[in-house]
Amino acid sequence: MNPKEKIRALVSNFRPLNPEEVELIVEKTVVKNFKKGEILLREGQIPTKCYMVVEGCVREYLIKDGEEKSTAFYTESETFTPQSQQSKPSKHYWECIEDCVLTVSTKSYEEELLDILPRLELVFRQIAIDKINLAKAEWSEFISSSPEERYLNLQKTKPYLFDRVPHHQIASYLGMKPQSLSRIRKRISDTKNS
Amino acid sequence: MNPKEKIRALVSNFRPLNPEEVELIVEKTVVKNFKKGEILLREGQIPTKCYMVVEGCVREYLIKDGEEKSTAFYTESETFTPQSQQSKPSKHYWECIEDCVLTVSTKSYEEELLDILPRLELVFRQIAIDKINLAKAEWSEFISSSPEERYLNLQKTKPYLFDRVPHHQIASYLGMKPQSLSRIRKRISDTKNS
DNA sequence: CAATTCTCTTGTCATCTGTCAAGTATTCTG
DNA sequence: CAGAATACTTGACAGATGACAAGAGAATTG
Repeated sequence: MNPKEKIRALVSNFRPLNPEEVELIVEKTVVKNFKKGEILLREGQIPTKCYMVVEGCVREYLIKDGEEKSTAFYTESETFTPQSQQSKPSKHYWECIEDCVLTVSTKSYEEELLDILPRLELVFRQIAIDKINLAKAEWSEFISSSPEERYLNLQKTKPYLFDRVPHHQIASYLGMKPQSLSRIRKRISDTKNS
Repeated sequence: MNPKEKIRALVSNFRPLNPEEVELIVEKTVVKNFKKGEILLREGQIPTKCYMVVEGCVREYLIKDGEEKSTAFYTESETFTPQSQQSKPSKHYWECIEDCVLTVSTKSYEEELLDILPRLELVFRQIAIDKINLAKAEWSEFISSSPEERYLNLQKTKPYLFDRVPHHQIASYLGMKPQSLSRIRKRISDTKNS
């Protein structure tokens, strides 16, 4: 499956669009390749672009007390956009942790599309709402779980991350140190094999 | 300040609306009073209404392992809406933990308003985006903090909650037991006074 | 392909949180 | 206003995580 086909498949999931509309978007979509290690956005920079992952994995993190704290991992079909509409400097970094194929979109490109397809407003709103709900569900899960439960939950919901992301980055995403993640994994595998 | 005036002040904050549009919304807004202890939504029920707090405090919580886990507290000017657009049963409860004055809105009311004021779509999208960003910022904060730091942060950002909400509910919101919250508070006040 | 860097694991010890339990203070209700 | 229910604090102990350190293993790079 080449990038265009992948994008078509992803855009088709956006609810109330018909095939012609999907095709229009696919044609106008800008796709770019990025190497592992490339930084799409740094702390303090003003973000202007929106991305969707066609292939690869992007990590979002911030630096606190001199340490990198991962706050999100974006993989195939996930979108990530500037935190604020008001051009505020970013608090976090976006880093490709694999070779990536991403769609890239700007504010003006977005407005251009909206002019042609006003119904996209609905789609964008739906994406926003879905993101809220996802964030909310994850938040509830996180708050009400112990570190070990959080590990088990992530392994259940996104098992592929453990093969693709260095464990110390996953550890900070789970709110713990790499050593703790290592011990939890050992504890669980010990329990299984006894 | 009576409820109508409060609503006018709150709606005026919605960016690209002019005074006439604000007035139209204020007039059409339905306001209701709720007693402390009233449950607006229970787990398993299908949520149909959106609310905005004019006065009072609403707690959102879910039950996990037989315990109530608070996931949000909504106070003056904050909105809360169904998790999903697809009429799924709710996973959480909404409970008035003070006597409340709330604006109540339904899907059909929302559509009616959108017919009259199509530009509201923009406002709704902006609210959704703001909510995402807020949730994201809180998430980053939560992930990268220890329980004690989370307590200090909440006291800095929403100090009023500690006077209005039972501490054991705040404790579960911070991902800890009431005893731990109590100890943290003692530890900090001991340090201050030494 | 060898050396360097990065990553993961393991050990020890101090500290913090969870659990169980009891006692005090506060609020609610008849 | 008195009794009951709820909320908060404190103590002791077990278990888990954080900090520090060292070593094994894997990946990267020149």
